[in-house]
Amino acid sequence: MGQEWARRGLRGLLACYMDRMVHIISDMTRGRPLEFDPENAVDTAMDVFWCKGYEATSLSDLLQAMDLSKSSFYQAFGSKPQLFKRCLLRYQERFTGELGGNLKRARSGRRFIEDVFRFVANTAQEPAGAKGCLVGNSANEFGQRDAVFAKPVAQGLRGLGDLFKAALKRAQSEGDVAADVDINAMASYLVSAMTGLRTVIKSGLDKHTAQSMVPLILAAVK
Amino acid sequence: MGQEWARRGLRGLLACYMDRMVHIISDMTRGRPLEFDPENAVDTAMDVFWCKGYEATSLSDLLQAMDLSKSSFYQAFGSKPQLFKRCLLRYQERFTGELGGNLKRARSGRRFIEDVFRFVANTAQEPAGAKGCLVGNSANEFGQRDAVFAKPVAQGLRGLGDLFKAALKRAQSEGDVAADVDINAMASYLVSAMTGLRTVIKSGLDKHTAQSMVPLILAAVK
DNA sequence: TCTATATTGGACCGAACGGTCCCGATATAC
DNA sequence: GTATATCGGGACCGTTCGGTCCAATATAGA
Repeated sequence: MGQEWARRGLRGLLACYMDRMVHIISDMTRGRPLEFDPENAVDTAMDVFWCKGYEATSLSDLLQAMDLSKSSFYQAFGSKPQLFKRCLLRYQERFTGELGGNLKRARSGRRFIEDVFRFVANTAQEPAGAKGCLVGNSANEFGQRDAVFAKPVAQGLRGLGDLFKAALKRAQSEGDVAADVDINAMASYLVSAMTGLRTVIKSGLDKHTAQSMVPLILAAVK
Repeated sequence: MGQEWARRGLRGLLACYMDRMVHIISDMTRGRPLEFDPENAVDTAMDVFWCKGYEATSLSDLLQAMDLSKSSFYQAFGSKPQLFKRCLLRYQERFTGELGGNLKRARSGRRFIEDVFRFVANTAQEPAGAKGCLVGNSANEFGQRDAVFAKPVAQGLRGLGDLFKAALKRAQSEGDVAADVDINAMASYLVSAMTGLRTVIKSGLDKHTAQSMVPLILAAVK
């Protein structure tokens, strides 16, 4: 953004934000109000991307699910990739927020980790399980191929890793994890185990087997 | 196939195979010979699907990579989904074959499992790692959504699981794995761990971390 | 050399893609 | 009442999609 400033000056810089400013100010002044709740619409779109993946989701899929006309869609969200990026960020902030709360309330760091895996294992052979994880799905769909989406995806994985890291540190202080273990490596391991678990569940693993995998996954956490 | 027989009679049944028969026989008699090696072409296509996924791979991507005209493509392979299915099966038979050989030659069942994970961890930050696993990628792309591909994908996962199961049984007989462990659950765990590892590597995990994850994954195998 | 057969490149197909634009109708704030 | 903004709807854009078809060509056997 600094280079923008240098190249275009204050006037140019402000121009970059013109659309957004107009939008915000107009909301406060006059005009017909939106008939839909944008946040709600993003949630709906997120769910569609979550179930079908980015490429396989067509514009008409989105319009139908969000119950929007094409014009309203483009007016409100710009484009399909922009909306997807927004969905990714929303997904991440929501789930890291929720899990962060869980960690705070958990009886112990170790127990938090157990509960997360147990919860996911219980989604086997249920609708929630068939969706997988939006970040994991996207990581698989794009790899490092698409530069635009690679960043938010990597950020999502990192967010989960940081959460596990915090839980492991707490577990360490609580004596459930040895003091000399490599927390970073173990957090990465848990992220990997989680994405693996969600993948096999997504492709139809039965619930009993999924549940019996949890203690094996946790065998490394000690 | 039995119902085909009943409904259409011998003549009808044979008609089902007419295309294939004509094709095979004509190969042995006369006509202009193929200018490309079909097996080779399938390998090339497999690589494209492997790198980009099914949906993101367009027909022209395939034609360009395989160096084929559209007519030759459809003449030889029928359609895009048919070719993909063929690639999936080929991938599976090749890799289960290769890994099966490795297992036979391995010093021990446990050692075989270690080597497989170490090998995959070493693909981090290398081209081979960025591709992931064709079966795993497909599992993620389709879930149970697409009935046509769900079967070969599930078969691929099962193939890997069977391999791990064989290795675990051998490890059991060699005293590296306790006699009372649930081999099925542990094999599923290893499949899950493998797909997870390949996913995080695919999305850019550094090699050092990947390697340090291997002992954690193997902590459960005992 | 002639004939039967297969492969070849390229023209062509309808459909769907993401996206833009304009419309008349409508709802709000001043 | 007027200015402003969103609304649904539809026409339209160029591109790409997967897929079909055909005339030209290359080959093997008679």
